[in-house]
Amino acid sequence: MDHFPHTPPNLTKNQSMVMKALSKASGPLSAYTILDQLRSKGLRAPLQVYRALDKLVEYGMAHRLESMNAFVVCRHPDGESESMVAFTICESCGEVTEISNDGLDSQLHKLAGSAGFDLKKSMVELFGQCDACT
Amino acid sequence: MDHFPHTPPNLTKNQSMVMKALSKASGPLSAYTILDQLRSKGLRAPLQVYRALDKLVEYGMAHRLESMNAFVVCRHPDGESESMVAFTICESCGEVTEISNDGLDSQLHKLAGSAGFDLKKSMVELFGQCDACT
DNA sequence: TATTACGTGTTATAACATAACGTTTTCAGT
DNA sequence: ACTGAAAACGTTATGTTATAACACGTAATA
Repeated sequence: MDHFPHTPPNLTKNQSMVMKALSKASGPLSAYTILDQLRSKGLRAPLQVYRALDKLVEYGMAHRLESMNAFVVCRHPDGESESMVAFTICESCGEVTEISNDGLDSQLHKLAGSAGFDLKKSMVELFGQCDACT
Repeated sequence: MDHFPHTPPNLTKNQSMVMKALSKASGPLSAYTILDQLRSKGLRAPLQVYRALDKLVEYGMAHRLESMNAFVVCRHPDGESESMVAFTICESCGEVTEISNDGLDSQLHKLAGSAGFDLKKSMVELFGQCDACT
């Protein structure tokens, strides 16, 4: 249970398959899209995918994009803030990028703290236009 | 279409009913919960609720909590940053509060901008323990 | 080897959201 | 008032996302 990001435990068969599907993808995938891609490899039910995704997210190897009901591999560099997860989502081309920023992390903690809130995990999703689309 | 927050247009019947349901609620409501509450008032289909919610969100009178698939009335004070919407969500008691903070807003713009991203709208949902639950 | 923990496979169902269609209402421009 | 365009409405059907419940398998361990 004490897995650090990017130091994955030995993944099970289903977890590996889902991880591979996510890694090969150029963007976020829904659970059902992953399922469709892996039917040929023997997966049959949504739960097989959701259970694998739960673990991958728990291990910090994948993230869930709440605004899209979709999942992406974790691409944030080693050593960066773990509690902080932010994404930019381009409304033109759909590109999603992951951002880590300790300054933002600490500002969120400060902001929450000043409201008496003990912040455990933050979710930041930013919508607009990516560089290429501007 | 140029409605400012808290200067609502005349709401239609369905919009008013949904707005009232949201306002009376102590916390976030799902579209289907709203529907159940308003069946006695004549609503029959999810779409009637979703369409009203879409408008209320467009008018800035309600917000969608992406992580919960639920909706809350907008409670942020007049005059505060419009693009910035943040929520704290207590994982113990479920309490949800809305936060506005121009400093955070500008930091998000700066962060996005430094990645070449033209930020239009940000979504921030903070998980942890509220004051009362700590 | 029995126990415990975890992962798996399957069926069924719950929960969230929109497509498509036709009708009604609203309201600005004549 | 009349009319045409835009918006809202009502309804049925369907699509999409997620979990409950239960039985079985497997691997580590004490």
